[in-house]
Amino acid sequence: MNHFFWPTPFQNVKNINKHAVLDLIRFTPGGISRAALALRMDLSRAAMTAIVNDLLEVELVRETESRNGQSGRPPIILEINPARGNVVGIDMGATHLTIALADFSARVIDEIEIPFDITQGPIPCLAQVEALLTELLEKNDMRLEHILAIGMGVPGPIVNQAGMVISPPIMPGWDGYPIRLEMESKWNIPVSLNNDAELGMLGEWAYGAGRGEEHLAYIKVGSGIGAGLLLNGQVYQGATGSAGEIGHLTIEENGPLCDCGSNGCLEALAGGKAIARQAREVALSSTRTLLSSMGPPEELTARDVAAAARRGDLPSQQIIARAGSHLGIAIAGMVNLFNPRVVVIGGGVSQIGDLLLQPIRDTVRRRSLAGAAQVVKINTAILRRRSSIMGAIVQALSTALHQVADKKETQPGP
Amino acid sequence: MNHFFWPTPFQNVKNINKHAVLDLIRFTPGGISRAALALRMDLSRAAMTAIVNDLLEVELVRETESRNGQSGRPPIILEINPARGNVVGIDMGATHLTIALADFSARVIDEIEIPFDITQGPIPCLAQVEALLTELLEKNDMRLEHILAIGMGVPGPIVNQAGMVISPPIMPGWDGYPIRLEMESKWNIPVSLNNDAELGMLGEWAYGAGRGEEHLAYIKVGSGIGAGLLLNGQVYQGATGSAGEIGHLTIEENGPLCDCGSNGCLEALAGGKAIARQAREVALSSTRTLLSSMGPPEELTARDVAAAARRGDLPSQQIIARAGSHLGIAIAGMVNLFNPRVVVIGGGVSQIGDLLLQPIRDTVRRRSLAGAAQVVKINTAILRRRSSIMGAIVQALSTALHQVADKKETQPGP
DNA sequence: GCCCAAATGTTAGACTGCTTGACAAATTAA
DNA sequence: TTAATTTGTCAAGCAGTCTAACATTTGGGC
Repeated sequence: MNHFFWPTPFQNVKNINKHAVLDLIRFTPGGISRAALALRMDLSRAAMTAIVNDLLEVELVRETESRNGQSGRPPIILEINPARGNVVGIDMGATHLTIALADFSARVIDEIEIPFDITQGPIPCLAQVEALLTELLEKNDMRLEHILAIGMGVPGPIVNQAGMVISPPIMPGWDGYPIRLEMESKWNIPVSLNNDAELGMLGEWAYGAGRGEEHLAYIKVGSGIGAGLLLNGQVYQGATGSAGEIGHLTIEENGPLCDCGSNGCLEALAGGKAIARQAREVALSSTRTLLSSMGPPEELTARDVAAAARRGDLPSQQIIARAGSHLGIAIAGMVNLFNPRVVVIGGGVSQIGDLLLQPIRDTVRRRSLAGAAQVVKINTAILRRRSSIMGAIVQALSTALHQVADKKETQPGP
Repeated sequence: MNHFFWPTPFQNVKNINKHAVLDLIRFTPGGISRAALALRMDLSRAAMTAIVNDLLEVELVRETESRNGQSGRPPIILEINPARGNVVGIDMGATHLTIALADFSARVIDEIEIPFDITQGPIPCLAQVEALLTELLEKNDMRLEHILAIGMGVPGPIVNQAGMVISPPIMPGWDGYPIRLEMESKWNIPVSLNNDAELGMLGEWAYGAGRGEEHLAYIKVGSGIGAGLLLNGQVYQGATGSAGEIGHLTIEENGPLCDCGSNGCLEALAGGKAIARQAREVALSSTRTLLSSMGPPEELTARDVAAAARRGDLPSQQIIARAGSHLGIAIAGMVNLFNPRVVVIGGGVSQIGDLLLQPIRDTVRRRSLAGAAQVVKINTAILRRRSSIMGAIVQALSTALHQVADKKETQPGP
């Protein structure tokens, strides 16, 4: 059924089973025993003993006791050894910068967030990132040498290994700058760079509303709109890394002009910016709305609209319902194309809650085919604004853990 | 980068490399040498010798000479042994039934096509399939025992291993009928069942306009519209097998009613049926068009519109251009979401050619983001109406070849 | 024609990771 | 206490791959 046509058999990875076991341990909440691992991976218990011994030897994994009601010898539960090392996750948004320090079991030790302006371009922005990283480390009595990997998210598509973004409307001045290479050579730590929606998906997949799913979409509705996709259990980035650009689906052929140059894109109808614009228009043309009493119209934000709507303001509720319905059309299209099991709605605008979610669900149910519509669950992000940063930590840990797991191979020991 | 989170390590396959080599041989036009295989798979030449010996032993592969201008010992080229066996491909369309007999190198030996009506339901339709299969075999002096596998396509989403379709608007009466199981138990031959657009994609991927691509979409534009997807080099079927339903993307929020119950679906605007409907409207309301002189308006088809357009009829050209533009909006959406390298346009309506293709290309270029739009190539199907049947043969061969390759394992020999 | 460089394919021995089958260990049920 | 059950480990053997050496077959330079 699910066969691979162009096989790249074992990539550059030596012992694929060891790494698979490692991932299985780290993504099983509450840990897992050798016997259960053997069953899950379709290997013998003896083989699993050998693999786990390798992981114990490099102290990646630790054993804990357990008392399960079953008859028979109780299993020894294995889990990632949190104290084995630390990683850092960085979430670079359009208007904020978040940076978090985590242990090997992905528990966040400390987190700092500051306002930020990505349009300043790479040099000043990355300097700011470095300053904040230094602050975080000093605050926690750590040095860069203690960090084994860094995961970072940016709000644009990453097109190559060097970590360049291509013509991102939201990131002027960044075009062609080798973000990943620069950071890696500056800090001498492995850096993995991903699109922020991709990381949001990963975060929700690992610890949130899409836990363990194999077909998952995460829609980040902020000032812009983007999606991160997990298909057949793999992160999907497309031929050139720019998959998931749901924000530029055409919803109204002759709709408002979008930043991307096209007309009637979802982003121009339902993004945070679009919601704020509609709020301004309403505030200027009518006084029968709370929006006209929330300060100068030109400073209204999507957050204001949400607040007014929750307080019963009808025009605000209509703006949100319309945005939800437009989002629903795009998501219905995505459901028809991808047939995912779960769609997670995240990003700032998703904090509006049911006022936005209900029209999305209604529209998707009406506008996607039965087979796909019946199975798809549409939920808000459990990790809320922290989806992306958790995804960045997941990526950093993927690098760090597997690098440590390979240690035994590369260093033959005494 | 492209790591798998929930690994099912070696599935039920014993020797994954042998099967990978087999696929590499069969999809490399002109054959491939042991040395090239070793390079491609990142194995040693010694290992490749052993693997190839296994394949030679069961006569799946044969050796041919070669004279390449290179210095050094000339390679022995390996290719599939066509005489090792036969398979059958079946393409069940809404209005036609095609059935083809092929050898192990996918060369078509004979092919029969008859008019057909899928709305009659499973019992009479499958009886017709059986009759046609018998006819094909008798005509070629073969018996069912000589056929090692059958691949079959149906115009609806397949939701489980039993081969059931779910509420397909185009296939009334088939809902819940276990097509694959029925045929397999009746004929006692492995049958693989797929959606016809999926098979079209496979056909074009193997022998057509998407040869060897890893990110490929095939759009079948017939009376209905569907898509088959190859993502990360894997056939993508979604969580429940109903991925690729591009025909029901909403293009005009308040557009014409679609068979699926929604409004303004692509299919209701640009499918063959929709084109015919628009032709009727034009023919009835105006006499300044060739369409009104092509027989009774209620019998006009998309084919008539294409013919009139080619003869310079402006209203017909407008109908086609509008359909192309609507298709373009949907395909642009798909390009934004999937970022494929190639989009292949197939199905009956695609035979219209550049008149349809040009507006598609223009619209996609305008309505998809730069990163994805710059790399995507949009082409018509090279195999034309035979994409799906070739895909069915590809699937049948996947079953047959790999089954023969496992023969050595299961039958220890004398 | 002769020798060498270059590439392909094969062989032998070693190594790695897995399986099987037996067994020890730790618990519950009777 | 004994039996049943489940987990984890050990030893022997096997399968698939690697390395290193070698045979084979061509082209090119002399």
